[in-house]
Amino acid sequence: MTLRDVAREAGVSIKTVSRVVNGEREVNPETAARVSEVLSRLRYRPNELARSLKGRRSRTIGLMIADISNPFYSGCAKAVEEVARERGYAVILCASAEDARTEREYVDLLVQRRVEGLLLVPAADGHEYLRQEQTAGLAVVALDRPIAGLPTDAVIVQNRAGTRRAVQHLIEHGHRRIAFVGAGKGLYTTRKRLEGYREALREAGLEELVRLEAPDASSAAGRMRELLALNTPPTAVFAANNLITLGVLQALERAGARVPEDVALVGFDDFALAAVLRPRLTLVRQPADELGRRAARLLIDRLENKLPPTPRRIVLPTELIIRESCGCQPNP
Amino acid sequence: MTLRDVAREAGVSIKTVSRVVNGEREVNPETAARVSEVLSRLRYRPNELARSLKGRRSRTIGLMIADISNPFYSGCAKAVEEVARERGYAVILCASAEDARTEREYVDLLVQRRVEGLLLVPAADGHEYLRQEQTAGLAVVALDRPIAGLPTDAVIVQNRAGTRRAVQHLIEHGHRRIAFVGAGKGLYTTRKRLEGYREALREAGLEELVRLEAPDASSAAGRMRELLALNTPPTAVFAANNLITLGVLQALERAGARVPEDVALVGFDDFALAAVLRPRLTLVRQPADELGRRAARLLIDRLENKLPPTPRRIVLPTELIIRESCGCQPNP
DNA sequence: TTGTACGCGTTATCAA
DNA sequence: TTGATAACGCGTACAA
Repeated sequence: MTLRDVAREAGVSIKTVSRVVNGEREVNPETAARVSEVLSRLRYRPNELARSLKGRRSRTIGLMIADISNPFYSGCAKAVEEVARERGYAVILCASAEDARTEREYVDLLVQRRVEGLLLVPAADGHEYLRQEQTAGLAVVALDRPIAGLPTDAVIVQNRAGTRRAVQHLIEHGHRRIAFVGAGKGLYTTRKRLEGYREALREAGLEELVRLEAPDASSAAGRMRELLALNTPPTAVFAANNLITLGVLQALERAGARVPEDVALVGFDDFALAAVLRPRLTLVRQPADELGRRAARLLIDRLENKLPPTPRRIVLPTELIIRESCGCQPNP
Repeated sequence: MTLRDVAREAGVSIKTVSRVVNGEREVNPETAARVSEVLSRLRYRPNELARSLKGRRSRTIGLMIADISNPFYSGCAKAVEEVARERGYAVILCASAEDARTEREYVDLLVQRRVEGLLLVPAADGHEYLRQEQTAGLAVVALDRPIAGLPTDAVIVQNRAGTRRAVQHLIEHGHRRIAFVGAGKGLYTTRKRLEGYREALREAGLEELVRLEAPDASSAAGRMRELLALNTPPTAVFAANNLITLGVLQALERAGARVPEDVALVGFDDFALAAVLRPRLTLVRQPADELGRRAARLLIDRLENKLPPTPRRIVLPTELIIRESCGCQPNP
């Protein structure tokens, strides 16, 4: 069903049908009625591909995350999808698995499909190629992490301050030997959280104890085992993301260490079951949904020229959710 | 950068460039080399919109689920995305929130964008409209639930048998009063799981105790509270999905009921933290990733005419993962 | 108020 | 082996 089919059936020109479809004024009510009737009878639906080809607006955006099965990203994705739907945009889902090459291939695919914008959780590094896409007209909004060396809009959270507060809390509990388990220096979020950790330790005159290279739960468990095997193992641990929190937890349990009595634990990124686990986990909450929502709005506003041209950086607050794994009393 | 630009720069015709881009044989190696050089120098990338408009192949599919933040769906989505990427398809992410109208609007959006196929977790009912889309050429594969009244490919799991086995396990533990908490009769999966529950009870000559209307964790908690308030409350509960499992668990805890001593619990749909919770949860595992993978492959094979025309139904096995919440001994 | 003609970027046809 | 030209379905400029 094309405009032509409808036009023939209704005995008018293509353009007249087009006018009716797009609700333009200048059309005789009677003609409009007749055309409308045919339109719905033939179940005409505009070909958005053709529209985009003509008008340079695909009303489609790309969402690039590392792994949709990670609840943090799926929380973002959910919010992105909602905003996009409300505003009439389609979202193409891309998962980079933190791999720069996959990411780049996906960007290619998106550009070829002429998406108008990209919501990107950038994989480790090498985003120079994005600059070209940007100058070629692709709107880019960084999500969760800014893009190194590339000025774009970005929506991130208070990584440093949030972590610092959390580690201070452990110090307030009297811990003097506090470890940090993080994903890897390549990640912006890890670096920032590490900064916060260091600040808190320095303020208290404590020595740092850092283990990186924990990209997933099982390697995090490995790092934790290493820490426990030390001559003077830590009495508290800060886990730099949700996967690491789980890995650390499992390692502690396997080792028979009680939380928080033997080793206290605080982590970054709250998740649904954190309040159901025993002990309840004390975590730094970052608002995944708000992150996704703000980023999507920012991107679409950008696409619709509702924003001044200078890149905007939005930093959302984090909050320390105090439960029990830090050593605080169980809340009745 | 269009074919025309490249053609001009290389001093050949558009069609010749097109041939080179598409790797067609009949082109002089020298010309091809020259064109290739210009192609990469100008960073030409084909406009897939134009291609699709011409060739009727958008290499794009839609994925409609209820809620991407539910780990079951995000597990499916992850696998779908992987398969699609491998095979060169883009995935448009749609979340229906189990709402028939939202679903329908989304299908409209997808059709207008000329997606070739749809991977659908159908919301409650009213899918007659899909028949038209289907005859108009849209390939549809049902995911997790078949589509009532519409013959399509479908990839589902053993809901009935899996539940029956799980309930039998509770019976083997000596329970005589076993409740079922489910989402709603409108859902195929709820109905099938309810069937399995009933079969197991009937075989054992037990009376059923069913609570539905638990679309989310907090309403499931409500249903569980009702059950606990009964004169003779159940000694065991079957929770029909992951959200319900959590709701039930929370209600039990709030009520101070120990699991499994006071009330045993088995649920449908395993999740990452089930083995970390105390007690460890005994659950019917359904392979979300395999579900997504098989469905995506089925759809794409269908699109590429690699399948006989009759709709195919794939039923994946479920597995009872026995941990502790059923009353079995902790595994060291 | 309505219609004609062109162009978006591509592939397909057919002639050179 | 190459190229001119016509589609694909739509919107836009301009006429009628």
